Amino acid sequence: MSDREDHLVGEFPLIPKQERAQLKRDLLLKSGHELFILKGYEHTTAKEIAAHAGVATGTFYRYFSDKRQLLMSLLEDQIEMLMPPEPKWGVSDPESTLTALLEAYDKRIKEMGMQRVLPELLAKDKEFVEVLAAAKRKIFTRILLGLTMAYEKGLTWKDLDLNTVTWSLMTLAEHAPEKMKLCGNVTDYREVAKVICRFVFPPEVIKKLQLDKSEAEE
Amino acid sequence: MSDREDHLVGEFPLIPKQERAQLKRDLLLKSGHELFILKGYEHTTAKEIAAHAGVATGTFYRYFSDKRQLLMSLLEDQIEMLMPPEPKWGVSDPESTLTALLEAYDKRIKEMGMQRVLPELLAKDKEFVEVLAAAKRKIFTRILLGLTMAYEKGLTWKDLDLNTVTWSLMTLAEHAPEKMKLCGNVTDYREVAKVICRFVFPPEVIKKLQLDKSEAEE
Amino acid sequence: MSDREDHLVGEFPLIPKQERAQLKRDLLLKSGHELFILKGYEHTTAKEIAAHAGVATGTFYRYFSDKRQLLMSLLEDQIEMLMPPEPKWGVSDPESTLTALLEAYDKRIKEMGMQRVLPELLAKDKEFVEVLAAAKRKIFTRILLGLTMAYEKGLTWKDLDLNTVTWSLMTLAEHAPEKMKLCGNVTDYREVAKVICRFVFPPEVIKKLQLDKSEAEE
Amino acid sequence: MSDREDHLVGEFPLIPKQERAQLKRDLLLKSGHELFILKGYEHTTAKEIAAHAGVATGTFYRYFSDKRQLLMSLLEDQIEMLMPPEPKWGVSDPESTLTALLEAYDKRIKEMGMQRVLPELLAKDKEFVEVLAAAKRKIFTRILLGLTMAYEKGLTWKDLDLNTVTWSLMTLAEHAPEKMKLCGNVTDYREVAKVICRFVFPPEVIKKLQLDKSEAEE
DNA sequence: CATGAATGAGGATTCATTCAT
DNA sequence: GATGAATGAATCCTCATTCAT
Repeated sequence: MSDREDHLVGEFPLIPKQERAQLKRDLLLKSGHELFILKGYEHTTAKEIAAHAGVATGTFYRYFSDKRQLLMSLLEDQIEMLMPPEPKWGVSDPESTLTALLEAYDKRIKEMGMQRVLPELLAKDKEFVEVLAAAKRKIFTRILLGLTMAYEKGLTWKDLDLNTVTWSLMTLAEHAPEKMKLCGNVTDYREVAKVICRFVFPPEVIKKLQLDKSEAEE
Repeated sequence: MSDREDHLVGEFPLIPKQERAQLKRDLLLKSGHELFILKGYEHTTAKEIAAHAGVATGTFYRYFSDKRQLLMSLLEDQIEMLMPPEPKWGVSDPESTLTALLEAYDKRIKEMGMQRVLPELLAKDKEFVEVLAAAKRKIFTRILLGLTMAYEKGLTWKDLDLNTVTWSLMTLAEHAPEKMKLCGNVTDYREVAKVICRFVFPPEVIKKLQLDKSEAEE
Repeated sequence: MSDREDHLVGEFPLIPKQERAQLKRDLLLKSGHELFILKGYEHTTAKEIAAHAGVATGTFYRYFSDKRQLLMSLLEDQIEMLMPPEPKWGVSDPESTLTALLEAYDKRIKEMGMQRVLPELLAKDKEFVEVLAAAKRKIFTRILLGLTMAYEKGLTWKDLDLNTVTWSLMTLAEHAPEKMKLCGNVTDYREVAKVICRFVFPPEVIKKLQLDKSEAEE
Repeated sequence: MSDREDHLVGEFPLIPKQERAQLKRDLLLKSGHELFILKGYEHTTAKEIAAHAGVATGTFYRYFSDKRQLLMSLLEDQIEMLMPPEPKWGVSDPESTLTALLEAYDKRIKEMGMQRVLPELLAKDKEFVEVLAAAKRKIFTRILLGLTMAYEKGLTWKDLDLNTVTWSLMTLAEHAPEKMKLCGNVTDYREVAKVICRFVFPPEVIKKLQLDKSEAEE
């Protein structure tokens, strides 16, 4: 439809062209997202994504060069969210902080559900694997930095390798949502947070931090 | 073929029929295994598996009804091995015990490589998910039992939920091999074992157990 | 495409979408029809039908779920035509009437050629058999009704079972075209009509009906 | 197993070699026959035929060059039986004679069931079609000869074409078993025989022949 | 001769992607 | 830009036939 036509019809061009296109693109991303989660990447067809977004098959290919690119775009938007957030140490009660962080992380994961699609791709798409690894490394670095600072303040265990601590923290955070499949249906983030705190801080530090916090609250 | 002929030819090349069939089946399993790891489950075709095993496409279907069944057969063989082994607590230095267990587990994982294929299936194959979950639950129960006994002996933290501890232990064991992607190329199992010990035993218990062990060795 | 463009290009080559689709569907039906006759149903592949219709294999599956459905569509169109037409009795010279009917029936059969495909299916497709049987029963009832009326007017043999007469009539009509394979290359419908008349009407009735007709024509 | 071995075992070679082979061949023919009827020619596999006959797949090909040849052999054995038998005219009550013949024919047909397989082949196997046509022509000639003799004795209609009469007779005989699908579940051969008699003999001849017979019986 | 495992061409069907309208 | 019909390569799977034992 040309601009001229728009004017002839007499309607104010409510939505700028670009914006409408963006809208359609987003719709496709959303559809791809939902269907990938529902049926897996391989088992979702471009036609389905388009239909679910309410556009024609061909339109899909105007916005994405192929199915893989849609996935990659999804990831670019969301990969940051897939990463465990960076906790702030030594600020207040670390167990509560971690609990909140884990909950927030889990919520985002559920919103995206992308982790169900990822494994399918890990097996074959080298580029994808690298993108993911890079993102993870980024978070890793941030968390490690935080821990190092805590270490320098004498807050953490002296005799644990911080790399390993960081990795363990991330791993438990990442997989916490799966926990309920094994241990009943409630994922109690506080308990996971407590576990994590045991290998981050020695008992006396935890006590001290909790005391600090209580005092601060008074 | 008469008996006489048999003797002339000798019995060397005569592999019993059943054995040869088993051999071929194993060959196909091996090919499937390798290709699943190399290219992912979805991206491996029955034809490829057959070709890789040096047999015709049709032969594949003599031994397996389809690709999925081959995978299931692979799993039946290997699912136990995929599970983290059960550690013995309170027997000797727990860090060393755990380290050894983690190493053994990793070795098995690497031998199989199946864990690269598994996640892909978790996303869509309900039956598979259930099989795997059942196996995990089995291990979970065993580990939990061990921890409960340790708890009763006063060895573990009093204020941690044992379910969560068990799950954390399993999760770190299961994912330890991936650690190297993040923290350089060496997965130091001793460090992971130390981390695990921090959330299983309070510091004084660890010290005591290590002392016991040293004394025993003297 | 704007209206202006439409006018420049002219409307001649614009076949409405639906119509073109119908056209293609018809083309496929026609191809299926021809190939089924030429090579038999089992020996015709979907790919061949598509190629013969000048479209790609996939296009076949846009219009038909499979080969069987194409056949069923063919039959829905043609099954009525496959049935022997219903003769009118006691109106004029029955031999001439029958002759004309047989000729017309044969012509339709030849146009369709479907009867060469049908027997192949009778052997295995239960649903198909039922569809066909229902259609036949419909015709059977109509013919039987006509004969019963003729019977009540005293036109037919008193001592023949009308069911059997009806069935014989239908059978000869249906198979008349095959006659030439046995008795030379000309199927003389008048002779078949005469044979049929012998078991429908007693000789004196035939004479009377022919007389009536001659008088009417004078 | 060699003959020598047979002797060693001490059993009298009960069945001569050739005979045993013939037995196996017959078994295969029988299996093919049954399965073709049950599932159709195309849908019966060589493996199934062999299994049903209790022999190995390969054995099938020792006795028959291929599936088609087994069918041809079946036909050679049975094609004569598929043909309507030749009635004897003017000997006794023709209706009774025909009834008996039709019954006998139907029984044989049912024993063989081959007519359910034939149509599938008519569509594609030229040689098969010719074999069948030749057999039909043979029967046709025999029946025609009988009718011609009856004609010369003044027994038949003067004004009917004997070719057509012969063909009609064969057609009704051949399809009589299908009659029940249309007209209830009983195929009354006597009624079909009566219909046939009407177009073979004029009423006065029938009466006369029946009289002759009654007298002969007295 | 018998066996039945092995073969691989061939048929049915799907789906990522293109392109005429 | 939008459409969705068309494409055809690629997959799954079957089965007639061969051949080593």
